[in-house]
Amino acid sequence: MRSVAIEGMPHTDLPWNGRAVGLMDLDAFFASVEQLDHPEWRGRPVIVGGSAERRGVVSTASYEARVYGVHSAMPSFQAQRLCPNAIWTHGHYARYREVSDQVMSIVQDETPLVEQVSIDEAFFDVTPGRYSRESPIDICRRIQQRVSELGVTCSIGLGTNKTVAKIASERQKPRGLTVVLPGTEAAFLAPLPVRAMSGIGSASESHLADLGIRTLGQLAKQDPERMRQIFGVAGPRMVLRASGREESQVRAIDAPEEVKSVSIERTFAHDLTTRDELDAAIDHVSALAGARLRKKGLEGSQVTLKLKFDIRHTHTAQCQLDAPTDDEHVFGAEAKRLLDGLWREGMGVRLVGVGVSGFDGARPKQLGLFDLDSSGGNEEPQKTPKKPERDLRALSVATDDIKRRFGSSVLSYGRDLRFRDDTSNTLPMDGRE
DNA sequence: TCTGGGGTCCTAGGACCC
DNA sequence: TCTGGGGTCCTAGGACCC
Repeated sequence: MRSVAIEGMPHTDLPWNGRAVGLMDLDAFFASVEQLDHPEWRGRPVIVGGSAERRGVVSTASYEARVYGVHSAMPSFQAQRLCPNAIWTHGHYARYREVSDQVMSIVQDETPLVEQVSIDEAFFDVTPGRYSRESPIDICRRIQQRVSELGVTCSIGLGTNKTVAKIASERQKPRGLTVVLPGTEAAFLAPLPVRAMSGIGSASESHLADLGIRTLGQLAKQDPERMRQIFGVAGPRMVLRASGREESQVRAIDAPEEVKSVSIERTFAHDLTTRDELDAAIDHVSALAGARLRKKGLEGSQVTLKLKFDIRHTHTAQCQLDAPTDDEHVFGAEAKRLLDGLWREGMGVRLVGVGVSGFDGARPKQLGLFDLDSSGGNEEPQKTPKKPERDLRALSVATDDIKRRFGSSVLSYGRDLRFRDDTSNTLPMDGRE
């Protein structure tokens, strides 16, 4: 384990008058789990991501692959060129979830106030005296030690607020512990590029550059009101966070966040050009979206169709349904109607997405197998689906069950076959590169 | 061979109502 | 005679996150 790097004053003892917040980030997480599960892959470049032939991108590159310049979000064909000997995998999300849960239990065990922000990241509160009298640094070290016993490693940033902790965690990966002592936040942040702060992406970065603002120190000196005029509500917050004086709380997620939309989108290996192909693609993604809605017990009353014509140009169209539904036969038909407004014969389409939203008031409900009653019994009166739709929904539910029991590739609707979904890259990126 | 997928939040413009 | 203005809802697009 590495030694602790302390930013700011020398480490005498703990002057944490206010708060101590940590951010734990698992190192090259997906790739590390693959190396854990495949001992023969350890020490070798491993890339988790979509295949080059399918216009995929890199989700996570192991540190051995990063040496070659491979990083997450890089197009796979480019990664392949940089590192032709890499071991590729499309990833095993359920397994990553499992390891992540074990890691989060460790953090939770070390301090009760934990805010998980993604599968591989969590904030935690280690303010001395709040839950324990122990030194925050000792707690962080122990978290790192215990996580490493699972076979993966993490980096931790420790500071007086979330922004500082998050940026500190990225200073020394992998296996780093970076501490920013109270009172040194502004000095720590000042020389860093604005892009180092989450919330500032490439668009804001170049907008800020146009204003002559390149570092967090420069950003911290801006007039909040002027920034509000330029960047809207995000403006003043940006200035506050860059100054190191942000006071956002670590908050335990006791109730899972309410889901606001469910969507499925797919990029195709070759652009789709005919109405037939597009209808089939919409049927395909709609069926996947329907299955996910039923799994989550959600019914929505808004449908969104999304088409990407090329890498820069995405268009969406939305419409309102008569009643909330989780049945792809209903919302898929609407999505196909929306196609008329977005697409004309001859236009090439690289991505098709269908989303359902508008769940307000529709509480998740438990569904029995072959349960035909879509009202849940406690909703305001809604239209009873016409008989053919009801039968089709029953078919969808039966299909869900067969897929659950025999694997998702055994069944698909007729012309769906050409869109077999076994190699899509559906994993999140490993941070920003 | 030429850049994913699943989300959230914000904004701007138009429709509509009073 | 001419032409208001605020509030709200809906839609489309974009930025950003991991």
